[in-house]
Amino acid sequence: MLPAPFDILPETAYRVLNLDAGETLFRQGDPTRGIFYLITGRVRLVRFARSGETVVIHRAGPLETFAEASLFVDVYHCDAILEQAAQLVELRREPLLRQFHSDPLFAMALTSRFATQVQTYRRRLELLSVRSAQERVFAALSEGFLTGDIKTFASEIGLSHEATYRALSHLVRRGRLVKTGRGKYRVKTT
Amino acid sequence: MLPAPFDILPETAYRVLNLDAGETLFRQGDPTRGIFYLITGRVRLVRFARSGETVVIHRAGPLETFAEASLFVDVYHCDAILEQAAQLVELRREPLLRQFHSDPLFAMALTSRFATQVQTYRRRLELLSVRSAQERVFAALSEGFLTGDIKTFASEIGLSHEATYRALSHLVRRGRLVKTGRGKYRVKTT
DNA sequence: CATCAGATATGATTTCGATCATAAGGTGAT
DNA sequence: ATCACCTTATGATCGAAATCATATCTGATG
Repeated sequence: MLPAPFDILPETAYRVLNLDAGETLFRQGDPTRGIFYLITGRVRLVRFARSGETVVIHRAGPLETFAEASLFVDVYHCDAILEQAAQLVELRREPLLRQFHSDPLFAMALTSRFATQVQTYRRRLELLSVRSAQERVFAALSEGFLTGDIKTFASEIGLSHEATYRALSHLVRRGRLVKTGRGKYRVKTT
Repeated sequence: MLPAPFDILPETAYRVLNLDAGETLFRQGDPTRGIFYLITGRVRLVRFARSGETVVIHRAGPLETFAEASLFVDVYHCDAILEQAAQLVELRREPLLRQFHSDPLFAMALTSRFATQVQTYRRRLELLSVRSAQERVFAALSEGFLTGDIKTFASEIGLSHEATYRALSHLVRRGRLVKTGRGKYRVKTT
């Protein structure tokens, strides 16, 4: 149910929450309670700039963790608002830090998880620097970004789904991809 | 010289390298020697997809670390090629892991560094999902992305510098920003 | 089995940012 | 002081992706 390395935590280290759309999970300035793992739903992390404007820092989706950095500071630095109703797991700060100090393997695994995420985000940013829709779609496919459906894929690589469908067709027509089924594509191995 | 928490490492834990443009720092499959901190220059991380095509995973610039995830695996998963001549620091794997296990504060600080990076990358990705140049520039400015010159700022937020200059003018004209000097702008605090 | 919602797919139109071009302002080197 | 170079800045044009529209296909549900 929980992704590694959180799956080894004792039951007392977390609790499951069910929240409705519009509810607030935490606010800027609240003492940090822990980090969160989203099972279903969507959470928006928002910061209020001194100009009075709000800036969306991140939108967390299913199977993602968020507010990781809060482990190492004592108050949250943004608001977390439920964009959709969600089921989520609150991984409590104290037990997490205790585990981190007492269990070197857990510490390693947690650090490794963060390092891997950094890598993934860098890949995505690099991907977004590719201007041409066709090249971007091709690169994303080569890197295995297409796991679920095309619309999710499209939004992950910063294209409209229409542009993505078109790029896919073009790439198939030009022989760089093979279509293996409805919404299934693979890079052609020459 | 080195960013925290690497600044507390003994001198034996690292060494400075000077490489020319075009040289290879490491290759996919090489046993991992450590992670790297770039003082000057630029390094391109490239993966070779099974299609034969090369995909740029990341382009590291001055004052950045890269290959962090290699700490936790035994071979590099991409090639590192010098795009420009560079001066860099190789932070050796063994001493780093030893420090991680023997010094809980170091372990925490390293994990914290990664978590903060995750946060930063998420912010940037969220920023790039803003379609309108004006809104993106405004949001980026609100979040303090404009530290150096406008061209750097423009490339960080994925816009041409022309589009960025135009967006800045528009925002000033519309009264959302104030120009505080040549290439200096601030969000208007109403 | 019928119905319905959502994903897949493609066509038509519009819009906005990239690109090309040009110029003024600033800075460092000699 | 002059020159060369880069940043800042803005105008003109073009093209590619967003958007709007429509249709088919698929799976879920009662």
